[in-house]
Amino acid sequence: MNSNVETTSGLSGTISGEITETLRDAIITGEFPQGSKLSETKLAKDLDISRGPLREAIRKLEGMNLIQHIPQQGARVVTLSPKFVLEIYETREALETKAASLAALNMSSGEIDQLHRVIDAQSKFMHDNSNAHIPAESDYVFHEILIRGAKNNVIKNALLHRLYPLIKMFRYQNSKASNSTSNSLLEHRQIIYAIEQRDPELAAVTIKRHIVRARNRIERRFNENIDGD
Amino acid sequence: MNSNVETTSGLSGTISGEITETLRDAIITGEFPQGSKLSETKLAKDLDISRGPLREAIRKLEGMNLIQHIPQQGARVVTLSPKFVLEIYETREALETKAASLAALNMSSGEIDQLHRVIDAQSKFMHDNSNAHIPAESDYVFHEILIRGAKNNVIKNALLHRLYPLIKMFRYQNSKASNSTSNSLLEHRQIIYAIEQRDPELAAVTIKRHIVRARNRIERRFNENIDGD
DNA sequence: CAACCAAAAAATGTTGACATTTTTGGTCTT
DNA sequence: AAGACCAAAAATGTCAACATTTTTTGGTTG
Repeated sequence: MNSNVETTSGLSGTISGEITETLRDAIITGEFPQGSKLSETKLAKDLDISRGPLREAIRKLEGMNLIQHIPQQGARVVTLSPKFVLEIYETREALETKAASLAALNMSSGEIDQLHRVIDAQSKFMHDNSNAHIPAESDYVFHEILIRGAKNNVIKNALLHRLYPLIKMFRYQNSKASNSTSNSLLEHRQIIYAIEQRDPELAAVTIKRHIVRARNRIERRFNENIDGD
Repeated sequence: MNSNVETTSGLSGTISGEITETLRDAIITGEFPQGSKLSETKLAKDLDISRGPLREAIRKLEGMNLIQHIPQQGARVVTLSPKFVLEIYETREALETKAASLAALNMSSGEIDQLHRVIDAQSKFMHDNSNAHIPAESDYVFHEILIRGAKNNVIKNALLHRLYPLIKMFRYQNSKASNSTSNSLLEHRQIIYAIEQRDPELAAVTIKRHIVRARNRIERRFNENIDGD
């Protein structure tokens, strides 16, 4: 199974944890299609494990919002309907805006340096490739540093464990809907500026605009695919 | 086991679901103390079930943030440290502020009527009892209607499934730290007003102040218990 | 030919036993 | 007496079989 989406998670050590990561990546990449059923018997056979750990993995993935489980009926991969995706981005807007204002207050100078290193790399990449798109992975790294810098574990877990998997899934399976436009680098610079100024309000409005713009691009694309095409 | 905290959940039908609700209520009420270990063998014996469904229930409770599970070490009830509680309220502020502004846009008039009925009942209660405190249950109902009115399932699940259980747990075990002051009724009226005006910004600032005040009361209480006492 | 019912097949839910790891308790050494 | 070490006990992780529910299938009937 393809598993180069994200390997950084502390779920290993047990079969249940390993399987969780395997399935997570398979869902994010679309190897298991949206809405498809995850048959316990079949999966257990394919992965060569018993159903016990598999069921626990499914419960964990349910906690990540990647799977919907209905008693006596089984588990299905979530379906990223337009409505659902827009709801995800509204939630992200609420949480990450708060995270940014907290980051402006709580980030260490070391963490700010990390942010600089990331956008310097992004800048170099775009210059070298004269490419309008920042690599998705690099964009995640930027936002993850910012989220961790807020020093609020509840917000961090909500974003990194329950929302970003869905966002990664959407982006991976809709590569054209990439969040990384040519504006992203500039917007990232503005966010860093606000944090360096230790200005929580500025950080909030800046990142809010960043996320709302991404949401609006996605919404526009959805609408195009309805009337036009 | 005491279980009059909340009985409305669609988890029944399976042993795993029943046990989840039982344990959830036992954790919220403090029957299982914060930080205490939930021994699978002992619990399975006490509840007279096998460890399979119990383990699944523990996974679900982990998804509700009520339990922390460490591989090879077992599950423990979360500890509501002051830092953790304040983080919970910061997260609630972010999510419920967005929920309120969405509710101002999306709530049906029927739902607004429901809000009115709840605060009318609260008003009658306070008048009859000349009591400074709205019952916690009634306060939850108000906020739950508002959250559902936002018509955003991601925010709804984050708040009702992952954050409110923790808030209920904190309030139940710190009854003096009740959120319901004499101001709460007035603040609830202001929130309804903003929603009736279909004014998302006003709804946002109003509920934000409501939640930040609650947070500040809690923070003050924490500080009192450190220096003073 | 479609609708319906019943038996069979398959899937999910549950259980008890086994495997492996962690914790406990006591002994021995320094 | 304190600490290291080892064996026993207990706990968590895993498995395979059993129970119950749902889905499928195939045949009958209107």
